Amino acid sequence: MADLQISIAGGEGKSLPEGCTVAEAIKALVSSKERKRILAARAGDRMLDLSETLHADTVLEPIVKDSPEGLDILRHSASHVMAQAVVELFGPDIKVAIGPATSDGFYYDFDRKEAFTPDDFEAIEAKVKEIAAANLPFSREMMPLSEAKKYFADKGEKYKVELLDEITDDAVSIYRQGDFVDLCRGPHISHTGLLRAFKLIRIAGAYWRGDENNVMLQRLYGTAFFDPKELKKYLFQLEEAKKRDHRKLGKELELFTINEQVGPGLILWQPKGALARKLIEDYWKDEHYRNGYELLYTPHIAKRDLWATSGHLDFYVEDMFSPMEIDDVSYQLKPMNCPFHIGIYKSKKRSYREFPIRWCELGTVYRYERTGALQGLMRVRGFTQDDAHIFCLPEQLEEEIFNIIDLNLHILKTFGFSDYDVYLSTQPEKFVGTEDNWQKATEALKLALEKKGLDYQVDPGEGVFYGPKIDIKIKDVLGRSWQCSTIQVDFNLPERFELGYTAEDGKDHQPIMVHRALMGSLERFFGVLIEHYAGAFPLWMAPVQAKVLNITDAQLDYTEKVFNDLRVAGVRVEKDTRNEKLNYKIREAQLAKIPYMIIIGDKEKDTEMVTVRLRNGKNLDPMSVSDFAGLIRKESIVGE
RNA sequence: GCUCACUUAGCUCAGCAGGUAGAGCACCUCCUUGGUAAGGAGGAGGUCACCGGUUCAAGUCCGGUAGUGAGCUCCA
Repeated sequence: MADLQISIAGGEGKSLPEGCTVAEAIKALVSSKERKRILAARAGDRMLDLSETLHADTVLEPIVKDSPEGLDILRHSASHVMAQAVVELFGPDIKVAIGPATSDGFYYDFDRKEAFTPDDFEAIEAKVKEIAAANLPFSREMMPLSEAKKYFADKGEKYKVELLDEITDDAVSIYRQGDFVDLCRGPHISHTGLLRAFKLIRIAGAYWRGDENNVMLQRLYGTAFFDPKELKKYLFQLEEAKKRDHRKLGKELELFTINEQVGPGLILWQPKGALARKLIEDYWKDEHYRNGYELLYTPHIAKRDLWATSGHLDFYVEDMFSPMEIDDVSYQLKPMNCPFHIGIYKSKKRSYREFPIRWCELGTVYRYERTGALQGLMRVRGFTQDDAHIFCLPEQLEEEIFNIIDLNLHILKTFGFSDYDVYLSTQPEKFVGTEDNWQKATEALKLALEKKGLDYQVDPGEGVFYGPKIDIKIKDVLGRSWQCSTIQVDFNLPERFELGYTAEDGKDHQPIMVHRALMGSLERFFGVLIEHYAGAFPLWMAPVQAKVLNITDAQLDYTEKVFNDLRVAGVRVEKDTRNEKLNYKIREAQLAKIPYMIIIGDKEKDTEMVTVRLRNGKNLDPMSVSDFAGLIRKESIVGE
């Protein structure tokens, strides 16, 4: 038998007999200490688990436990173990579908008549533990395609057969642990004993292959880690996220409400939420004026004909609310602001000398969302975009994009987001405009990103039909990412509305149009802010900055005076002069996440000072009312 | 929209085998005037989401509608 030349990437090679396993190769090439961490290996673009045999010269790149791939392998294996547990517990009538790893765990889809209940979780978890304790090896075997089809067909595993029908290889790999056999590409952990930290998370419906025309399967979500401590940390994070849920905090802090009678997906901003929003909007407007934008206001409905011209009736009608008849003319609620801005563009003849035109609007739009998609502030039917449209010359595009990104990141940073992922989406299959324009615009986006020194991922073919775009997904304090900002070049609307400007040559040309939203939707962004700050907003956007608390009625007069002085000084202040104990008042103010509590007792009254308690429980030294107002003023400067 | 679950006082929830509703907090009144996360007593508040059915009797069982949640799908 011929020997193979096997090596570890970046290390020395050895001659090993053909047909040796990856495990044997690693044993020969890696120190025993290192070896323990290795789960599998990458060879070219394939991932091999330890049981695979080698039949050619190979360079192996070990995949270790504490790598993202390592975790994926564990979780993928965990999904198999869970499937085994489910089949063993609930019988062979259950059909198994697919069970991949996801970004924070894994799932497995089952076809079962009876619904799984949370009570089943314990039984499944216990069974998984049992299987893990049995240290069953995961064994891989190759099976000719036809044989595999017959095998799974005999078992009644119709979903597996369906998957096999689409495979064109001669043979497929089958994984077996105990009596459980699954069609699977692998790789897997070597034995179930490595599954030491496992948790079922939830159950939900999911269509077979994500297609709503297919049957609904039952999806069991779980997660797994190598280290039980990591699992504990993850579960703690889930709890933390629950505590920060903007729907819960929105109710507790009286920020917004949704009223069934008003309608689902329609947000009612309560006074505290409205005030926070006003502060956000003021900041946003100031920042835009400073960056050369002009503010617009436009209406909420327009004639249906406008939406025909814009192409929304061709491409977006499913997301729009039904038309309404007004004086025998059909009108429709706006899902976007762009056609209105174009209306303003067309209000007079434009010259290249005006460019770049930068128009912004906090424009409220209405989009039909399926009921199942609605979620708190994050997904609604009426929302306000921090929209802007830029009309410019082709040669101005790159700089405009650069400026937008600059402003974008600056504003995000002010709100406490400095961690984000940037995506560049390029030309899709179906598109308008010329290849040449697409290419140039994409290049301009790319150059702007690079000039800004941003790392980005390219999403090939993911652009909108009318132009390439940049999306920025921000990461909140828990590391969850949210799509907010989007910057889109548009070749479509200038064409459809026959936009023009007089160029230097005296002739009419078509301007480049850019759409962009930085916060995306005020509603969603506010939701993200609530969760990011857990409701404890920074001083500049806290609806209530300070609350004055008296200790007894003896200080009522002075308390009123402090309250009024602060209000006159521009502090957003409340007072609590109820006949309650200080502890009680502090507790309430604390739960309301008010940044500063002003304590007024006899001491303060006599010395005309105030004692300041912070949200974190600490106290500041006594100070005068004007000093406190000055402190608030100083700390409230946005973006400093 | 689809699947599953849920919907009881302003809020968070009890109400287990069908016999016409409870708690805590909040609210109101009174007592208490107390320095850094809940002082005490009393009171008011619900056609048990809505509509229909089964039953002598329905918050409780069945069906439908609406809303909410977890997903699927979609996206700001």
